[in-house]
Amino acid sequence: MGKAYDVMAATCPSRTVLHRIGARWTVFVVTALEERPMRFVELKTRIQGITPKVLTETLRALETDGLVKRIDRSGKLPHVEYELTDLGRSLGVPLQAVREWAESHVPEITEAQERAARS
Amino acid sequence: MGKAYDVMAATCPSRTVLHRIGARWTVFVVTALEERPMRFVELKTRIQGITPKVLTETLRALETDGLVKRIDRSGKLPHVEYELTDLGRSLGVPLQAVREWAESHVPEITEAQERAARS
DNA sequence: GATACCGGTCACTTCAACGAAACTGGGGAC
DNA sequence: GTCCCCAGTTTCGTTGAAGTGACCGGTATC
Repeated sequence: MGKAYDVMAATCPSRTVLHRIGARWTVFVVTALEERPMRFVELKTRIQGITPKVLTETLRALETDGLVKRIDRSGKLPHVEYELTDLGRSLGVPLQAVREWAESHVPEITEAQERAARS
Repeated sequence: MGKAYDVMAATCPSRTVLHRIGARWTVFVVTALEERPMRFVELKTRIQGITPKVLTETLRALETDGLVKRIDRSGKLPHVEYELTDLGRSLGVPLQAVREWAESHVPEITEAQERAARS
């Protein structure tokens, strides 16, 4: 009875999701793609500091989770586009909630960290 | 001009937050403490599978971020309580949004993962 | 022919997180 | 005096994510 998923179970599915969005670059990629679909090089230049290897890995991970779709439009020239799926776009909503929480509580957090560092 | 924080900047503060909540055990600890303040051993038995070392680390991290308060009520016997700060309690809100998103989209994600595994 | 662009891959290293197991010290209970 | 409880600490090992830098084939442009 009760809930469909046990929050305290190690197998809780929210774990997977949280781990994915906690990954270093996921948020950047999703945020960039929220704006519009982009090509590999576009993402690479837009997301400052990301290496092609890590970008590939992140995109592949998001792809296997069904959050991003990879569209190969290559003719004679390579041309690959990445876009959010409906699922990916829907993730944007709670993600923004977290982002907003983070932004609005930055002062408190950094203050707490400094207080902890001093003591 | 524009936003106070640049989402694409590597120094974006939301990164810290996302990384923290992406950590393996943070959600469990916060969720448990949302219920009520708890002692070390209570948390350890409640959060199935966590080792004392990792629990300590997680609690210390949450403490330095100002999300959890450690209260030492030791008299002759050791007695330590952990409780959420106001900040920690406010994090519960966006956290629940993510958890709800995760739970309601689990079928789609696992299906996507299986589809990816088969191909 | 030389150079540059696109969309990556490969080999290697570094680092933090996580985990297992044992141990500690100061009580208290029997 | 022997055991257990609380709140951890210590040591060691494993894992996985991330970073570095070089390289790739095909095309196009000069």
